[in-house]
Amino acid sequence: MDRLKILVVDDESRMRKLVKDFLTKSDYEVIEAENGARALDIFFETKDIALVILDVMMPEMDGWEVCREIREYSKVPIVMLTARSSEQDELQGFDLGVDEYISKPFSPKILVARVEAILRRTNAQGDDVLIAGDIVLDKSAHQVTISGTPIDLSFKEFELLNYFVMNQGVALSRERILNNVWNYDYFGDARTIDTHVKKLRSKLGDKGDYIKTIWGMGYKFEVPRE
Amino acid sequence: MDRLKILVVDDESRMRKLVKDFLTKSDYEVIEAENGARALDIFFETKDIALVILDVMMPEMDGWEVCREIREYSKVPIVMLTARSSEQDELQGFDLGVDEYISKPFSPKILVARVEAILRRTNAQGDDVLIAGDIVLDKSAHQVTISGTPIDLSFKEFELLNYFVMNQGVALSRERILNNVWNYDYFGDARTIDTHVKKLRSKLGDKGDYIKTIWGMGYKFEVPRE
DNA sequence: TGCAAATGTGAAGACTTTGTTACCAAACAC
DNA sequence: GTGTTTGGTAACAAAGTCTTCACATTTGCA
Repeated sequence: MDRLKILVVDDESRMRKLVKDFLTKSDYEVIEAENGARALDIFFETKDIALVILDVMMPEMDGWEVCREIREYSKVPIVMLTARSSEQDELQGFDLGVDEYISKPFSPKILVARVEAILRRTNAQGDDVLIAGDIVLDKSAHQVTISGTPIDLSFKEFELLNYFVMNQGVALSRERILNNVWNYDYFGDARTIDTHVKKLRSKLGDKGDYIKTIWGMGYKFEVPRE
Repeated sequence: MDRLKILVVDDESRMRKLVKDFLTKSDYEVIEAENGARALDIFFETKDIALVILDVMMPEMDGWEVCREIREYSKVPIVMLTARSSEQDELQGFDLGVDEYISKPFSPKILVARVEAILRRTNAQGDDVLIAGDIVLDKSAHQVTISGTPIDLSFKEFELLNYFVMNQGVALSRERILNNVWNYDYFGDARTIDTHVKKLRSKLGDKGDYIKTIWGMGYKFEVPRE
């Protein structure tokens, strides 16, 4: 197993070094970034970053901004480092999808413990099951069953259905679907969604009706009322 | 709007606290129960419990049993927490009317996201829903209902109604409507509004009267006083 | 009342969006 | 390497929507 990559973003080099030393000792690979813009560059260029540690207080682009940008395209766990732990900050971070929140000064041991806890639960993640009417979607087994009988879906089809089921009853524009199911750097034709929707519908059989077309807008997944 | 109540049932107090903390931050009211019997007592004594989170593995009365008892009388959404999801478990839960499974260990963020997704679709709350008399306009679902029955609107019709409802009681000139509902670069005939208003009125049935003509000026959307 | 202007109405066709199929390139397994 | 699967693209067909136009009707006003 390769070492997991952790991106540490802080404008103070002293702080970066501190964090890096302890994480390296715990056998993680640490990548440093000295400001927000640099962090985003590195994040989107590097594959498989397992976790991001972000300082809130940074000149130019602060931690919240970096967090928001990353969250636009990725669900990577994010830990925020902040000077004061006001409740305000916590709430803001929580809205942005921050996973953990550590206030300075902190003991490096605690930092490492938190990081390990997060990686444990995000990596061991997965036996989750989503249910939508007769459709059962098992994310860990990467398998879908309709009324008990399993059906074969390709990777993209599965991802698409997963996104639909997670957003039942919500009208989804093609743009939104592209941003969430496809990689952030995909700039192809949005019509490719149509093709996948078509295949999904046919594979879902009767249940293909669950995917409704909203003309001029996009698609909506909805389980009909009984 | 009152905070929604969520019942968390788990024999481990540490787990209850974890879940409670995150849900409380997301502005839910959390009620704890340390075993199945207590959970049932609380559930049937307390009004308006919006969702139940159930641990499967509990001494004495397990999660399935609690689920079955609740389902006997209520359709409240139920989320099960399982150690691992064997196929057996899935099927059992599926028959019992479980809405979702989350397996331990889980990221609290994911738990909250799932809870919100379920509540959104069962309660239609937290979405931007506009209400005007008997007309309910759900912007996120892109759907309109009149006295509970959904009606089909085209894209432009929906946008137009949305604009009307957002500006209840305000006399709107055609020019203003064009500028807000149509793209700014639209230079067609303003009479096209009339056609859409006509279609909207007919689709709204009795409620078409809500759209009043202001002669020489434009239109006004108004819900009549009772 | 009669007239001009504004609005209501219905239908046609131009236009946009979506469904569908076929095909190619890349990834993958063997 | 070959053969298979998958994802993306293009092209055409089908469906749905928007706009326009003509004409009917209503309104305000002299």
